[in-house]
Amino acid sequence: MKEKELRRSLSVLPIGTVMKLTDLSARQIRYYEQQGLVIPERNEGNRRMYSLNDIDQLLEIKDYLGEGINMAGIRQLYEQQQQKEESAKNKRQQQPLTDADVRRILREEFKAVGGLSDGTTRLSVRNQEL
DNA sequence: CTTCTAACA
DNA sequence: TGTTAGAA
Repeated sequence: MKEKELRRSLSVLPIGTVMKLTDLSARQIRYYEQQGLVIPERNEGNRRMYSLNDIDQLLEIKDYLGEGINMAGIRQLYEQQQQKEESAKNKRQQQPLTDADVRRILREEFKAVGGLSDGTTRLSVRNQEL
């Protein structure tokens, strides 16, 4: 299924369409770009052209922001995500995660999210409960 | 008409 | 983040 990924990577959507699809303002979309997240291609007229992957990316960012994570935090989660994708290529086949593994990973995620929050939002589950 | 950049009563 | 001006 390489064709599918190719289509999702084609940058063919102008910012106006992205605004409707993501329910984000042009200001926000451009600002997130300045922050180093979702850098769209530019057409001949210097206009931003987004791909379907960019749309997903923006929606993901929107979710994180809704959970009280700031852009600096998203950048870090993003870098961690990219590093995990690389390491995943090496560790071809992995053993299924044990119950203890899941709880350990979950604890790390909450610790990271809690530390990156801006303070206006609080997690409903305390780290100790994990 | 749509989008871009830069700036702020 | 919103909004606005001036240019493309």
